[in-house]
Amino acid sequence: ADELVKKPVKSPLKAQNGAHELESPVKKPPKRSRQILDSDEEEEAPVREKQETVKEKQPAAVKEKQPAAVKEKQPAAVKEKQPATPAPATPSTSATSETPATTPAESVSSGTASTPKSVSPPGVAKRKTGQCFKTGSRALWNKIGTHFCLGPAAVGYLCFQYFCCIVGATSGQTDYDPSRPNYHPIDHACWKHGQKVPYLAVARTFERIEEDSVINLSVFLPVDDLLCCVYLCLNQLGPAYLGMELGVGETVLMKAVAQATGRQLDKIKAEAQEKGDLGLVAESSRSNQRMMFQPASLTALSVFKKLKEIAAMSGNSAMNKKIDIIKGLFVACRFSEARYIVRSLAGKLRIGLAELSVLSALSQAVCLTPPGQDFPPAVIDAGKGMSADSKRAWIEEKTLVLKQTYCEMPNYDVLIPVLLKEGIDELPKHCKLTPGVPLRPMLAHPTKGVGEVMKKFDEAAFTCEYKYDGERAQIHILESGEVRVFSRNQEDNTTKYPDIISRIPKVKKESVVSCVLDSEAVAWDREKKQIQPFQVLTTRKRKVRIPEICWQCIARNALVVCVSEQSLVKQPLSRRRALLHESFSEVEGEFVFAKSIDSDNTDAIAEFLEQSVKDSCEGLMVKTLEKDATYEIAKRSHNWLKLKKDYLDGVGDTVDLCVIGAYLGKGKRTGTYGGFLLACYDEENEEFQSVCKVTLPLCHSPGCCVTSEHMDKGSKFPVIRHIPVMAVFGIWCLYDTEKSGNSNSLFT
DNA sequence: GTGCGTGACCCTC
DNA sequence: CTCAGACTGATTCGG
DNA sequence: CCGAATCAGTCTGAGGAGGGTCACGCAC
Repeated sequence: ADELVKKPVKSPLKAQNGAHELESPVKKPPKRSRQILDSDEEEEAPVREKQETVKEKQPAAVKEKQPAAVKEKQPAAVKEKQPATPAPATPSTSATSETPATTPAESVSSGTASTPKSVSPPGVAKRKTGQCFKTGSRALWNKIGTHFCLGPAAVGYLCFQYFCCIVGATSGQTDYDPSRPNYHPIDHACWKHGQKVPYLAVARTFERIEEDSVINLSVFLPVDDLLCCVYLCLNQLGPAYLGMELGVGETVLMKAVAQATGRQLDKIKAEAQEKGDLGLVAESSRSNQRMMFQPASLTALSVFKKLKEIAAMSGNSAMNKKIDIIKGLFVACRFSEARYIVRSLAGKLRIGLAELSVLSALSQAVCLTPPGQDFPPAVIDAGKGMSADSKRAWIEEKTLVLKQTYCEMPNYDVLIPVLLKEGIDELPKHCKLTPGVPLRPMLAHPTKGVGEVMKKFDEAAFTCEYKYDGERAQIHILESGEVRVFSRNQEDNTTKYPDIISRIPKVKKESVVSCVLDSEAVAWDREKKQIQPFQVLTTRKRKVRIPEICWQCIARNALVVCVSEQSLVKQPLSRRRALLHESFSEVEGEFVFAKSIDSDNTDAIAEFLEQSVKDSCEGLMVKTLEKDATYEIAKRSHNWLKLKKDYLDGVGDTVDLCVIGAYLGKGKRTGTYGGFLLACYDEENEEFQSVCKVTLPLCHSPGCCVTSEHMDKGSKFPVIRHIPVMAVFGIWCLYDTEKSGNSNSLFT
C-alpha cells in the first residue's frame, strides 16, 4: 500500500503540479479536473458555495427522492394500476385466440372512459429514465401479449399502462399520441399518406419511449423516411465504418442554445448542470420564446439531413456554421422537439433504447405488417389469431434473423431497402457478410477465476488463449487484394496499420482469395523480441501512414470468412481455427497465432494464466471449441470468457485516499455526484496529490451520515481507515462495501 | 499570413 | 475499459 | 401443484485513464 501511495506522487501529475509553486496546500487537480472548481481564480468561493448547495441538496434530494420517489411512488403506481389490471388480463385466460387489442379498448370505454385524452392519468407515475415499475409490468405484459398495436409512424409506441386511461381521438400534430389504445397506423397518424413524417411525431414517440421503453416501427413509410427515422432512433448518421461524426459537443451546443434563445451562456450552463440534461434546458428555454412568425415545422427527414450537413462540415469557421444550422433547427422546434434535437446532437438520446431494441421493433413491424402491400395495406396485423405466446415466439425467431444479418452487415442503408422489398426471410440471401464491410466483433465476459470458467463451460471442450494487450483489429482481405482494417467499433483504421497491411500478402497462403480475420494488434519490440505494453500503443498517431510502432498482428484464431466467400460464422471455433492455421503462416514479430492450450485441468490453466501475465499479456480468453462455438453475435455477443489477473479475488491492494473534489452527475445521476476526485497525501511536502476519479453506485451517493467513530481521529486529514468513507468538502458519505459487495469500485 | 498553444471532441482500452 | 440497475426467463423452494 | 424467491444472462447508460486531431484565436 505504501508503494502505491507513493507512486502517484512520482507520476506525471507531479510534474504538472510542480510547474506551479505551492499556492495552497491542496494542489491543483490535473487539467481535466479543473472544471470542478469552476475556475482556477475562484477556488475559494466555489468551495464554500458547494458546501451550501450540498447542504441544501442532500436532505432534499436524497432523503426525499429515495423514500418518496422509490418507496411511495411505486406502490402508488402499482396500486393505481391494480384495479385496472384484471381487464386486460382477462383475454388471455378466456380467449387466447382473440386479438387482445379489443379488450383494452373495451376496458377503456367501459372503465375510465371519462379520462381526458392523452394526459397521463393521475396516479400513474411517470417513469423517469433509470426508474421503472417493478411490479405488474411483466405479468401484465405477458398476458396481453407483447405486440398487437402496430406502431404508427416512423416510430410508434405502445404501453400497457395507457390502455386503461387514455381515450379520445387525436388528429392534429399537437396532440399526436403514439401510445393511444388501438393505435391505428394510418387513421391515427398525424400526417397523411405521401406526406413527410413530422419530426414532432418522432419526438412524441421518444417521449413515450423514455417513459416506458417500448417501440414499434411502421413500414408504411417510403424507404428514406423509415431509414432516417431508424437512424434518428439510434442516434447515428450512417454506418459506423463510414466514420461520420457530428463534431458537436456539449460546449458548442450550449453556445447554440444560448444564441438561439437569447439567454446568457452562463445561465444555460448553470441550468444544464442543475438539470443534468441540456435537452431539458433547451426545451424549457424554447417555451419562453415568442416567435414573430412560425417557421416551417420540422420533418424527420429534414432534421436528419441537417444533422448530416453538420457532420459533413469541416475547415475554416466550421464551428460557426454548425452553430448556425443548430440555431436554425432550434427556431423551428415545437414542444419536446428541442429536447431530442439537442440530445441527438450531444450524442446521448437517453431514451433507454438502443440498437437491439430498434432491431426488435423493426422486425416486429415487418412481421406484423408485411411490406410490399398497396396503400392502404390490407394486412396490418399478420399475427392476428395467434396466441400471444406463439406470436411472440414467431416474432422472436424473425428478429434473430434480422439481428444476425445486421451483425454481419451493419448498414441500414443496405438492410432496410432489402427488408422492405424482399421481406425478412429473404434478408440473409441479399445481405451477406462481405469482406470490406466490418462486422460486429465477439466480446467476452469477465470471470473471477478458473473455477468460474470451469463452472460456466461445464462439460464443453474449450481452449484458453492469451489475452493480448492491444487493440482489436478486424482485417479484411478483399478479392482485389486490397486490405482494410477495422476497429472494435467498426471504424475504418486502415491507414493506421500500414505495416500490417504490407505484410499480409506474405503470410497469406495462395488458397486465400478473400477473408476476414479477427485479430489483436500489439506493439512489438524488435530488439528485445517481446510485446510492448499497451501504453506504447496509445501514443500512436491515429491517421499517419508511416509506421512508428512495429505492429505485431495476433490472429485471434477466429477466421470468419474464407476463400470462396463462404461465411464461417456458423462454424465452430475448432473448424475456424483449423482453417486459419491452414490459410496463414506465422512470422515472428509480424503475424502470429494466439498462444493457446486446450486443457480442462485447473492447475494447467492457472499456470497458463501466470505465464500469460509474464509474457506481457492481460490474462486469458476462454472459448468453447465445439458447443456454442460459432461466431454468431446475434445469439450471444459475449460468448467468450476473459480471465484477467485484475479480476481475481484477493489480488490487488488498498490505498487510503481522500476526496478533494466532486463532479455533478448527468443523466440518471442528476442531483447527485457523478464522480469524485481523490488524492493522496504527500507528507513530505504537506500537500495533496490528485490520483484519480471514482464513481459510486447510485444507491451509495453521499447523503448518509457518518458518526465520529468511523473517523480516524489520529489523522490530520480526512482519510478514514478500515471503513471506506468519503469526505466531500466536509460532507461525509459512507460507502458501504457490504451492500455493494465490491470494494474495488472505490479504488478503480 | 504563419506558427503555435489550447480547448473541444473523439477514440482506444 | 468497468460497473450497476432494470428487466427477463428459467429454476428452485416452500406451503 | 402453484406462486414466490432466486439466479443468471442481456441490455443500457452511467462513469474512468490516456492520448490524437482539428479548429480557433492569439502573437508575431
